[in-house]
Amino acid sequence: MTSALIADLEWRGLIAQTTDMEALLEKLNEGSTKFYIGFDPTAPSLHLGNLVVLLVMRRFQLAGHKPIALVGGATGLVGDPSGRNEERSLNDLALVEHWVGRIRNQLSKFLDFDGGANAAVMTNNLDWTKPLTALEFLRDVGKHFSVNQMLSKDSVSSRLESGGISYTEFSYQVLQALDFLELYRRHDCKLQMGGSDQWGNIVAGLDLIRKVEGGAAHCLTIPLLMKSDGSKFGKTAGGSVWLDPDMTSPYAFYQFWLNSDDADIPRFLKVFSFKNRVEIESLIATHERNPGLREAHRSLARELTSLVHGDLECEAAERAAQALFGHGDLFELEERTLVAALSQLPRTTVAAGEPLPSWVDLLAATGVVDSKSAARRIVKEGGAYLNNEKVLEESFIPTPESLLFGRFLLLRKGKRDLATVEVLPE
RNA sequence: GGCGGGUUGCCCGAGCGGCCAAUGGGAGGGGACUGUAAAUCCCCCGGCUCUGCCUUCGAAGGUUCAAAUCCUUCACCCGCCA
Repeated sequence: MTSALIADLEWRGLIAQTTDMEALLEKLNEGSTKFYIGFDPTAPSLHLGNLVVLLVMRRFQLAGHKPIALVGGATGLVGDPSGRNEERSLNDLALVEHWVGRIRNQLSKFLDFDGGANAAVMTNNLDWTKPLTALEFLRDVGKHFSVNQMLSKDSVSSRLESGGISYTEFSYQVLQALDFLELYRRHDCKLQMGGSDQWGNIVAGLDLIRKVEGGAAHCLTIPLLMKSDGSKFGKTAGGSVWLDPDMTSPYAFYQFWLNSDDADIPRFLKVFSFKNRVEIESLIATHERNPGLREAHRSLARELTSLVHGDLECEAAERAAQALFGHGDLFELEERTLVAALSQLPRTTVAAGEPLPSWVDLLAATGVVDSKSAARRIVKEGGAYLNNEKVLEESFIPTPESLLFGRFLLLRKGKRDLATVEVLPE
C-alpha cells in the first residue's frame, strides 16, 4: 500500500527530494509510520502555499500513517530565514501566541485527530524550547553544530550575499533540528516533511539525531508550487489567498480556482485533488477538448472549496457565481437567489433616508477600488458597471429604478471584480 | 573605532538646485479579442473638495525666491581598513 502512496505522490509531482528513497520506502512498508510537518505562526491564518503541504499530510494519514502536526510557537518567535532575502521583523509574543491558537484550529480541520491508531497528534515546539535555558541550549544543543556547516546552508549563505542575517535567524536551523530530535525522542517520529525550502533545516535535524541518539531518520520535501508563468503561486492582486473565511471569503476562494490559468490546471489538479489518477486524467482530457467550458476548473474549485470551507459554503459560492456571471437579466433572478449571491460579495450599506452617493463615491465605498481617484480612472476607462451596464459618468447618481428588489446595487470593476451596495430600511 | 559608498513611489532603478508627482522596466489595473483563461494590441497606474490644490524621494533640522537634488545631525545597510 505504501509504495503505492509514494508512486502516487510522484505522479502528482509532490516529491522534490528525499534523503534515501530506498530506506524510506522500507520504513513506510513496515506499516504505520509517524511523521511530522511544522507550521510557523507568521500570520493569523494558513494560506494556499501551506495547503499543498497540509494536503500531503492528509494523503499520508489516509494511507494509514500517523501525522504529528507541529505549530511553531517557538520558531515563530525567531523567524525562518529560508527563502527570504531580508530579515523578518519580530512579532509580538502575545500576537504569536494568538496566531498559534488560530493555526492549530485550522490544522485540526484537515487531519483526523479522533480516529484509531493513526489519529493525528498536535504539538507546539514552545513546550520544549521555552524551559530550555540559554546555557543548556549552548552546551547541550549548540555543541553539536558546526558553524561552517550552518553557514553553508542555502538559507544562510544566500542571506550573507544579500542583506546579511542576524544571530537570531541564523539560529533558526538549530531550533528546528531540536524539534525533530524532541519528536524523535517523545514520539519515535522518524520522518519529517516540508516544502523544498526546508531541506536544510530538516537535514540539520537528521544530523542532530544521528549525533545525539545515533538514530536514523528520514526526510521528504515537497516542491514549492509555481504558476506556469513563473510567478508565485497563491497570490492575487489582493495578496495571499488565505484559508480563513474572514480573510478570503469562500466566494473569493472559489473564484481563485475558477480563474486559474488553463496551463496550470493539470498540475493543480494533481497537487490538490483527492480524486484518483484515472479521474484526474479524464478531467484533463475533457479540459483539453474544450478549455472554454472550464469543466476542470469548476471541478477543482468545487472540490477545494468544499474541503476548506464545507459543502454549504461551496454551494453558496457556486450559485453566486452562476447568478452573477450568468448572462441573464439580474432583474429576472429570484430574490432569494440574488440575495444569496450578493451575500458573498464585499458590500457597503446606505440608510434608506439618505440620498444615494454618486457613482465614484459608491465604487470607492465598496472597496472594489482603492481610492476615489482610482474610481474616477476606472469610470473614465469604461471599466465600471452598475447592474452589468457600463456607466461612464462620474457624477451619476443611481435612481431608485436601479435598485434590485428595491434595495441592492451590483457594482462591477472590470470583468470579474464585484461588490454590492445595500439600502437598509430606516 | 576609521575611511568610502548607499537609503527614491508595490519591486527594481534613473534623477543630483527650478522645466519633478519625479525617466525606464517589472508587477498591477481598464479596454478590445476570447471563455470570469493565456498571448497580443491600446490606455492607465500618489491623494483630494481635480484645468487647481495637498502629501511623497530613510528621519529631523538648516541654506535658498525655489531642494529628491546643497549643508548639519541621527538611524539603518553595504564595502574596505583596524
